[in-house]
Amino acid sequence: MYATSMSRNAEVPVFNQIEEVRTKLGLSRQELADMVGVHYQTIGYLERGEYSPSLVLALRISEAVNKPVSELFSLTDPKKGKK
Amino acid sequence: MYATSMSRNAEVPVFNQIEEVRTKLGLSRQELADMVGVHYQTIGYLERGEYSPSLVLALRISEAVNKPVSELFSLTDPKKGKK
DNA sequence: ATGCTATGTAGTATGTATGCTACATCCATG
DNA sequence: CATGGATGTAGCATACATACTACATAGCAT
Repeated sequence: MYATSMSRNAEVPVFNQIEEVRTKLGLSRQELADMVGVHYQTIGYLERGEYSPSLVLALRISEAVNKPVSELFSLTDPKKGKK
Repeated sequence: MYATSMSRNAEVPVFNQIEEVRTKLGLSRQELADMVGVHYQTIGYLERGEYSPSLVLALRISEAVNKPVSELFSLTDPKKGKK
């Protein structure tokens, strides 16, 4: 069964691995932000899960850190459903 | 060199294969829309490239049609840069 | 011709992703 | 102790993704 109407996201969390990947690469938020062309606070908001990015931004981040989108973002908690 | 400030997307096109994949699956827009929980017009807008989806919606579509995000969406025209 | 389905176009309304500024904290290292 | 870098919190402004309604058109079946 699906939602009959999506009242615009945000109640739908998107889990991401941005912080893990970023720190593994030794990048600051400012540096990653510069690479993808957004404000450094935006990276912070994403890492804290305060909102989920546009697809464009997700693709750019994916490109910047050289990881597929599916490894960076998912609709299910990657820490739980390790299955 | 990177953009010093991204004035919010939309001038950044995102190419997608939604229509191709959807019709190949024999789905109407309405059916795909129901599967991912959005309005059927939203699918139309995406297919016509009138705007690019949120990451959440992209992930849901990807899940619905069982194709990785990278096969459905890209920042570069998949018809041109076949390289 | 009538009806139905799929699609396109147009317009309005709303939430939210993003930009940006400012200030606070923490931790290095001079 | 200062200074600077990285991060967190807070607030405001704006653009865009999405919802929704309505109408038009085209194709296909009856």
